[in-house]
Amino acid sequence: MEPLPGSGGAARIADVAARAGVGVATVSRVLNGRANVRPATRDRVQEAIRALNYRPSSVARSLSLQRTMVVGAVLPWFTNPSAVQRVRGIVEGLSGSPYDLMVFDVESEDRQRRAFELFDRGDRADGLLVVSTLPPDAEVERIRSAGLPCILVDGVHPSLPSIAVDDAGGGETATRHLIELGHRRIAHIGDTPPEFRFDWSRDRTRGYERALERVGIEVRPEYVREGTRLLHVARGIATELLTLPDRPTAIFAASDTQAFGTLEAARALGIRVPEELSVIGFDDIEVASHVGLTTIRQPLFESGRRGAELLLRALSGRRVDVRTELLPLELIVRATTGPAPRT
Amino acid sequence: MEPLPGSGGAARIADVAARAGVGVATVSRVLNGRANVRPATRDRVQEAIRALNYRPSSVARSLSLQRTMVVGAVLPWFTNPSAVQRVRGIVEGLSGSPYDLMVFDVESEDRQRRAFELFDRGDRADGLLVVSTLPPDAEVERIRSAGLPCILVDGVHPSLPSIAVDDAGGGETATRHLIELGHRRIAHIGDTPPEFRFDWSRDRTRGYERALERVGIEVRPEYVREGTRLLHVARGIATELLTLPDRPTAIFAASDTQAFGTLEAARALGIRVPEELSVIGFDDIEVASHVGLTTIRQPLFESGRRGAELLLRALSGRRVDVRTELLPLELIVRATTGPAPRT
DNA sequence: CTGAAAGCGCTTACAG
DNA sequence: CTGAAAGCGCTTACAG
Repeated sequence: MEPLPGSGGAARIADVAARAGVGVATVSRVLNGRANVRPATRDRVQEAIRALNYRPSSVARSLSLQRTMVVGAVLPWFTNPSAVQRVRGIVEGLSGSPYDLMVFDVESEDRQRRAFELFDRGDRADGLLVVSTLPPDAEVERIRSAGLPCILVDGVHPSLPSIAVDDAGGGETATRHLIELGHRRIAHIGDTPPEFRFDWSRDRTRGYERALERVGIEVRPEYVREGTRLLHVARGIATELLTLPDRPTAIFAASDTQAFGTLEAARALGIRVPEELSVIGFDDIEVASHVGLTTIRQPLFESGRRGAELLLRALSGRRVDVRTELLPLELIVRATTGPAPRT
Repeated sequence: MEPLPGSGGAARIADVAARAGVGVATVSRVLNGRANVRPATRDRVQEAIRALNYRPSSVARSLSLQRTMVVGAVLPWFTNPSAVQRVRGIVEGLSGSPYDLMVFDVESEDRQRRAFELFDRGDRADGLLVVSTLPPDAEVERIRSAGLPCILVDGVHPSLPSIAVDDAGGGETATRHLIELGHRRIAHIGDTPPEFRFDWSRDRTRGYERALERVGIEVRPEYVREGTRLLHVARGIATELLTLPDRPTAIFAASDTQAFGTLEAARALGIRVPEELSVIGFDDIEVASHVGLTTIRQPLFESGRRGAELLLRALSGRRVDVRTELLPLELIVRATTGPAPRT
């Protein structure tokens, strides 16, 4: 009811103690639900807490306890529609635990550096989930020496536990699907990973090449392009591919977003899908099903959930092996792939 | 080169001081780039920092300085495709400032409560951006008494500065567009806001009603539905509307996501857009242009950028008025609206 | 230019 | 059951 002490800031534990006529230790006990406090005392303290609208400083608490009860997630989620699903999985995996999640976006190398500066000492968060990006070796070293549990999701590092998929295998499956439909002129739009990012796309490209080689189809350099994951960039690349003298009858895009760009390019050129052109993506993000896109589904939600699970395991002091856990990929055939046109 | 002291944790300032043969105050001075340190001493300290791979504890720093150099953003971004654009704007607005951004997702009331518990004392973040959600009055009170600068984006509260749009006006513009195309049977799919969320959609509904009333079209209760923002929910509602005996020739959806659900329902029913049905959304999220959706554009990116700008202003101690800054809305006519079918 | 000491707001042995 | 005191790892007057 009465105004807060010193209009300045929030009440501190000492204010509560003073008002309740007890020591700070007792207030702390009440705050933390310890049993050994006389009911009458407890009541008085709680009354003071209410009157002062008191809430303990989590920073002071963190410093004293040497833990924060928050888990940090570092990921490039702006440019990554699949990131949202992954974070959903993380939230799901963390639900029921006492940990809160704070997300830090890393779009540029500079932002990535700052993210790790913030987290790697382990005093902002008790554990770290690094998603779709790869920490520099120096950071990994610091994280380890700080004893900060860290799990990689959608990335691989020799000294960190990780959740990933077999990208090369997925790329191969996608390409084989096209081959089985009778396609021979199959192009590929890869994804340029930024320096600091895990190099998954190149693996998908490797799978593409492998599939072609297996059946003796020559890999034509003019059919293999690469660009950032942005839709309009992919549209530009697809337009080039589709105006080639000997244009491909099928395109494997390294991500659904790029597949959408490819579909737009085809539409703009009046090329019918799948009659004249088959398109397959990778990821199976939410909109893929609405658009009827054939794609390679990777368990995005599950990757986050499982990452959180491993992190909680590590946080509870149990052992987590430094190994890569591979999640299954699945070919989802929808409306954008069909038999190769007869020439 | 040598192993860290006590394999346990990271080096502390005292370890650095010891190794450099100076006091901790001197290390602190070097750390913070103060001028008054003898070059030779500085070098020795820096050498020790490097050798120990030392990084100061930001928690200890925060407690001592009473500020964190981080800005918190609280928003329901999983279910909100427009949230990503807004956060991009925030990041842009913060770039060049010394503040880092941490994002906290609030999908449920429980998560919202925890978010505010984490932030409202002002010791996790120096400032708060609350986006597309409304803090309970008790929280607003605590935030104010903690002296924590807080800006609302896409929400309005009597005692907080805010950035918003004229939702009723936007709803009216959308509906008037349909009226001007000759539509009379115009339905509306509203968005059920969770308890804790800003009630923007109802305003859009109000604008819809106002537009109809202005031209003397009766508001038919069976034409006004409401559901959560999920695409498949909107699809269900649209299916009901489109199978009504006297089905509407136009639908105004309170968000682009719901407009997409409406488009899917129409496609499934074999109803051609825009020949037989006009659809208009709200937001102009990224995919809207790819799909050719007519919509009311609101400056998502700009709302975040401007919110960050106001927050920085407040953080620098300058005055920020408690008022709502309205951002402009714009009708974007694309391919999903057309003249009403002749009956 | 530099160091010893107090203080930021908590928690937790330790001693009553 | 309860309080005085030390400690978490920094910063910053204050005194040399």
